[in-house]
Amino acid sequence: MSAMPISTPKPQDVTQKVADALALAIHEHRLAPGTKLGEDEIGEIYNVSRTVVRAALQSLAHVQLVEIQRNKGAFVASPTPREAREVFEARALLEPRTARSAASRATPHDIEILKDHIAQEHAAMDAGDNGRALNLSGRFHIELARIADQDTIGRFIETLIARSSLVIALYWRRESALCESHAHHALVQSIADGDEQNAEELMRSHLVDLNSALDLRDRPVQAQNLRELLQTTAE
Amino acid sequence: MSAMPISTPKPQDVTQKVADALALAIHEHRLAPGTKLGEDEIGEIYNVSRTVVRAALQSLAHVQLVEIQRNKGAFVASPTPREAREVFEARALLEPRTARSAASRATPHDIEILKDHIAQEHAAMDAGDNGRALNLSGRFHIELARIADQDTIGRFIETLIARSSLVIALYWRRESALCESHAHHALVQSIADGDEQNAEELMRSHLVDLNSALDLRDRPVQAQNLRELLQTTAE
DNA sequence: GAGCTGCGCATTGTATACAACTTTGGCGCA
DNA sequence: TGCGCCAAAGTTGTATACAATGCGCAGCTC
Repeated sequence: MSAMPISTPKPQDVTQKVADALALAIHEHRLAPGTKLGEDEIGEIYNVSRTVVRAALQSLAHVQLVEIQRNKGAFVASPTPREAREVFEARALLEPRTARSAASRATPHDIEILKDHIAQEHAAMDAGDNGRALNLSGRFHIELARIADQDTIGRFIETLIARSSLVIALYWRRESALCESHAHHALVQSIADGDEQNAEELMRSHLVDLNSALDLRDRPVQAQNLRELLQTTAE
Repeated sequence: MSAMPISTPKPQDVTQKVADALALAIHEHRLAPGTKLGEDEIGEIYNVSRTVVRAALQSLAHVQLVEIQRNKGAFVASPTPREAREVFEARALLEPRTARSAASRATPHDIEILKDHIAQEHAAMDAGDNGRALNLSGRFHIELARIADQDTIGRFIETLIARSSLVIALYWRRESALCESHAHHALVQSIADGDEQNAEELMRSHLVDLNSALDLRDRPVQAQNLRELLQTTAE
């Protein structure tokens, strides 16, 4: 609580910081699915040893943000259409309940936080920073789970949001705009009103909208992955 | 592709094997909640280095089977009553849907596997090996998720089953018997019949039964944890 | 005698060194 | 010329060494 003038060199978990940095880069679509994540490379970037990098990568692998192939290395995960569908099915199962619970528990302070999130989303979109906008949009859902005060389900939702970011990177159809902030605004309104039924229903339809903005028939082909595709002969 | 007569010394992931061994010990209640899991100690037991042990422990920490406190070490997780309630809430949300899906997709071979599981459960119970019976009972639910062919939700369920084992270790009331194999048998019957509605409903009531066999008002006190309780003054 | 301070041990966090595997380039042979 | 094998480089898997933090006990002060 007192002054902390300079230099808290490594106050907290370094591994977590590396994992967070990588996760953020993935969420903001700075790292495309399929990208190789070499241990030495990352270690040099963050000035940490491979030990730390490996721990961070394993942590990300557990939430399926990266895929680790033994003796091959870590790659940014590349969800298949099947996985993409499963992710949104799971969200459809969990999040409406969470929205309902949030509506019944949200404090005025929580409402402020949510509104602030939306404002930031708008700002990012206006600035043309789609990556940041997408990340904030996801964090909105995570914030909802926090308000719902369901830690266990909240963690599941966190991983689903993270994977959703990858799904969107791969399968988003350009025709549909990222105009979801309106849906978020309506959600906040119903939550502020304590209208549980409406919140649940809005979340359900919001997820349906998101899902219908995906084109899961397309192949998960990114420019960068061409080479990977060519070696998909074996298994 | 040719013969592989003997000795594939370390064919697969060593870390995973250590993690599995520890998880099994926890599931079978051989390791009580709160038990300290020293890195050197485990490393000696399995003849691996601390590097491997640390990776295994972090893996288990991610599914909340163990809790890692920085600079303190790893301990078998000790779910609070709140966490226990959340775990079963989440299961109630996910598993009925899974049971329904399993009923619609199960092949005759799947039915065989499920019946075999139940037989093993019976055998373990008859042998008085409650730990093994409990573990098998959990794996029954995981097998259901596999049959339902929902990998994403299946992974969530796996972690919930794992934590359920800890919850049961802490909060199971002795009065109620472990007579769930009957419920499992009825479930398999409805799944074999392809009766989705019935399967979903049976799973729902099965989870309610399980939940009502817990006494969440009790403190998470185990003999071994006495010392830990005494140092719970701070926080 | 009670409480506090400082040192020493034990354990964890991080870095580095070594071993095993995968890949790739080139050379030889058909 | 094309196929296949071998070797060397690079990357990951594992073990060990060093640094830092926490814990406990002894001894001192009051």
